[in-house]
Amino acid sequence: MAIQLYNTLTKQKEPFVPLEPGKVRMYNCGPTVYNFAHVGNFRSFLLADLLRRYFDYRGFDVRQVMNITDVGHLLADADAGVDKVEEEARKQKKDPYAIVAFYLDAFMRDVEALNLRPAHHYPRATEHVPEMLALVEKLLKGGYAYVAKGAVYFDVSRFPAYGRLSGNSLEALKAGARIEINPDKKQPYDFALWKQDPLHLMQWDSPWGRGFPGWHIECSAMAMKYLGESIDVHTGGEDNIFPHHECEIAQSEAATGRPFVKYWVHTRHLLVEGEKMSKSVGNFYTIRDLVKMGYSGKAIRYLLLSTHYRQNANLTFDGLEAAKKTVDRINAFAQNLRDVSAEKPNPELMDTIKRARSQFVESLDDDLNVSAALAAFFELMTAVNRIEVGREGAAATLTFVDEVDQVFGILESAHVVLSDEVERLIRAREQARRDKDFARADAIRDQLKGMAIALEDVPGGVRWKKMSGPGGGTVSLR
RNA sequence: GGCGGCAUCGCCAAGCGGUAAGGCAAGGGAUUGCAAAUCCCUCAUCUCCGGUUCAAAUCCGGAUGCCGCCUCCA
Repeated sequence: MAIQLYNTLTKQKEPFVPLEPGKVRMYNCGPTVYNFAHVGNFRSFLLADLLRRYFDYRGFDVRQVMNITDVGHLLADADAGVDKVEEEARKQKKDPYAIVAFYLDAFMRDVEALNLRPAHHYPRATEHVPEMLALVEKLLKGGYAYVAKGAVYFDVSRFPAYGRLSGNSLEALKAGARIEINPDKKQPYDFALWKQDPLHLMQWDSPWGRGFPGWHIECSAMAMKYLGESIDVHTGGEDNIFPHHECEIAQSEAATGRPFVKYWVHTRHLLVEGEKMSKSVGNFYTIRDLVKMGYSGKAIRYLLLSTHYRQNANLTFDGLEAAKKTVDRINAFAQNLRDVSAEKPNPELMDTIKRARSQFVESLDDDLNVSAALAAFFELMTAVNRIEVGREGAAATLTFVDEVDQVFGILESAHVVLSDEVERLIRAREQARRDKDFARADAIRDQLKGMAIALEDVPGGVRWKKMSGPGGGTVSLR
């Protein structure tokens, strides 16, 4: 049974057949580093990560590239265009490259906080201008683009398949046009490959004068440089379908004469408390905002991942609370298994695990049906908790737990060191319990709870857990 | 105006023609010095109105509500 993915290009689920057997070449539309990426951005990056992890899990040799847009884009094709990076740079009176460096660093920290597997390359637009220029020249040579007043435009009329990805036709685009008239263009929907604007701070030399690249060209140039002329999977948010990805296809295929992307995978948008996220509504959150409020990266990750990627997701604080508890529960489950030492045969357990595993894989194979996959895992958890597992059974279960975590990435590290203070308190409470001084024992337990350490009395000792939060972990002590 | 998507328990969320998975929350019970963790039990007929079918949350038509794209947005 092969993996099935919904392909925006064909508007249906298709079996995933890579261009080269056993290998996956994947390109993800990454962040524009003129500001902090917000949770909505990360929903898209999380889908990319989920795909990456699942391909890894299923044994593919994956090559993943995520671009870093550090050039910014034009406001419009009009000369009054404002580059976002530059706007922010002017505001902060800093060098645009310093702004970019700052937010790129912030992005990489968020990537780490959310436990994303690092892509193999994070190419930056500013470092690939020569590749973009080469691509533009190729398009000009092929008659797919034209020069007008120092700018280069892609001639959409030369690429009949334009509109196939987004479901637009040129006629429909004309009919519903909200396009500003630019007299330099042959057609209003022709798009810029190279632009000029003396006001821009970031400029490069080109055969058509000093200027800067159009928005779409960077992805084509970088995808082809790192992954080749045809790639397997290209991801992005649904808002990128048109015009960005539509234009990427046109540029790339016009230049190479080959299909650019086999599977286009798009994430639907994330709402916050049922509303579109926006700064004016005040429901605009970055990852660090949520972490500051006490939600761990794993909890945020779980919540964002638990809604199917082609469904509008809703980020709520109720949801974050629930996610936090669920992640804690899964971690506790794993930890309890690590503690098992008794010898006890569990003849039926192996079968149960086997069934859970096949349901897990079958669900994810079906266009990443995360909810169904998780349901299989939760049912296994209950089944295991119901019986007394021995060492062997625990080990087999942990192997599966580890597989689940390879895909979901929500397990905390098993190694957390207690402070001397906490260890002292735990011992003091144990003594109080032995002395039947329960008032004192309970007081210490409350005190530890305030320090995010939860205690569980188990036969023969006490077990402690770090409650989830920034850097939370789960460990036990007997 | 053009194109597209969604509507399932208090909250989150599967299901894609054969009689409603799972998580969180809630209630009852077991266990516990008390807790916690864990286990057992309880907890929806799928926005509305028509239609197709032996059979519909699932297909068709309509209504209502919400969301996205139409050249800076994941």
